[in-house]
Amino acid sequence: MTQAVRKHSDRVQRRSHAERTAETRRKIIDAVVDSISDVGFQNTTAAEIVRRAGVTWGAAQHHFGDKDGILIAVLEDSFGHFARRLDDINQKGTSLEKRIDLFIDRAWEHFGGAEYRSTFEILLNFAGSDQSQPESVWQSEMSQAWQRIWTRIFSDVQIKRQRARLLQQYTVSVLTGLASTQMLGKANTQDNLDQLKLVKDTLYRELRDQSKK
Amino acid sequence: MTQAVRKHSDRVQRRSHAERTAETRRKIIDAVVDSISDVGFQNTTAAEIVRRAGVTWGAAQHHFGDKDGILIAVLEDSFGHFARRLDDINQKGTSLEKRIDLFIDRAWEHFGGAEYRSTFEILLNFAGSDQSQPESVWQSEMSQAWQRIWTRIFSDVQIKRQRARLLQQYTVSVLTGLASTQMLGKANTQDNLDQLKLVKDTLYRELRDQSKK
DNA sequence: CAATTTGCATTGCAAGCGCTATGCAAATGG
DNA sequence: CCATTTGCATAGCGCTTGCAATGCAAATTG
Repeated sequence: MTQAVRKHSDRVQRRSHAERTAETRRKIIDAVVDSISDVGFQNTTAAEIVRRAGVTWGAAQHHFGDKDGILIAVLEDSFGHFARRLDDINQKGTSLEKRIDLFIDRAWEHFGGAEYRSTFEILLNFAGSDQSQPESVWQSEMSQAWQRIWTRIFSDVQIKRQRARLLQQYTVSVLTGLASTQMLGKANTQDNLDQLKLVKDTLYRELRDQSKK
Repeated sequence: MTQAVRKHSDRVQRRSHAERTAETRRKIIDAVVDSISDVGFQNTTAAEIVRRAGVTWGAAQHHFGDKDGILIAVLEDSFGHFARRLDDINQKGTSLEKRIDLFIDRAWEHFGGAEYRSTFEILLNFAGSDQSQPESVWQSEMSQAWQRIWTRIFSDVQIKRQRARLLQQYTVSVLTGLASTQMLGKANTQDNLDQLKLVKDTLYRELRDQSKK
């Protein structure tokens, strides 16, 4: 009989505050990403977020303060994820062409996903609300991460700083454009791959003559 | 004395209903574009629109029914404007390179402006609200206009239909991406021009070997 | 000219939104 | 074990939003 009692109490798992906090925050942030992707920013109300997260407003309030607090947390999380994704690229001993491939494909994993969409829509909304730091801080941090990875992956390429910057921006524009098309509900995987190939070709052409191979 | 009376009544200008309608609609549509560009979609409330237009809700209600009606009218207007802008391209007797130049620059006039931003944000919101026809109709009409102009301008280019379609899409992606960056408040004219040059180069490279010159 | 139609202004309302405040539950630390 | 802190649920509120309804002004028509 005590064996049966023991088994029952093991089911009520005691969790630390840190664990509970992490899980609740995770649920809320994921709910935002899911909601924006599904019903757009306008319909992603505080009520919708907590409904999707399976918590109540009290929990969100406790952890994030208000709706903007939630949205800012989503940006931070997304940015961190983006940077880690790019940092993971293992280009050791590969050709220039292969490196470009890896770089673009990995970046597209980010731009093509629900996470980027939520980031984009949040930033767009912030830009519309006031021209204050939230968006420019993220933009700047993202650019820095982008450049840092670029410098690492193409360290052997002798190219003017100005030109490198332009190519970085151009790549971001293409990826953002592709993502935008996707957001508007018109997506075709093969089309995306073909377009990615075009930007890869542009990069290859620009960088190959300056590469030590 | 009758001369003075005559002069006075000339100041109260009688306008036809058609004139009044056209002006009121123009004001409201322009107000939407202005508002979205200035404060974003979320803050572009019905109240904000009529305030900027200098009319009252009754006028908007009469002409457009509801807020969605206004937004759809903005899309129609923008699409028409886009098509006319592209139709205006005079490429007679110019080189391939020059034609690409004209095409991209004219298109950027559209994508880089407040009008496209409002279109984009409206479509994005519609996509988030329901996956119904409004956005796919415009997307499709816009693609058709784009292809029609492309075919006219590059009529001498022998290129596979599939490849032409890809290049068209790619161009739209770049332009959309540039526009997005602008929407997020980070714009630099020279950077934009440099990026446009890159896409022009890509087009030129792809099309020149198939051109009769 | 008068009746009718169209254009526009005003008022008020139902619903939704973000979030303050309060209180109970769960975990922590002494 | 108990006091304290942290996590979360609930209730309610003020404000905003979109828009239905009504009535007056301006243009049109016969």
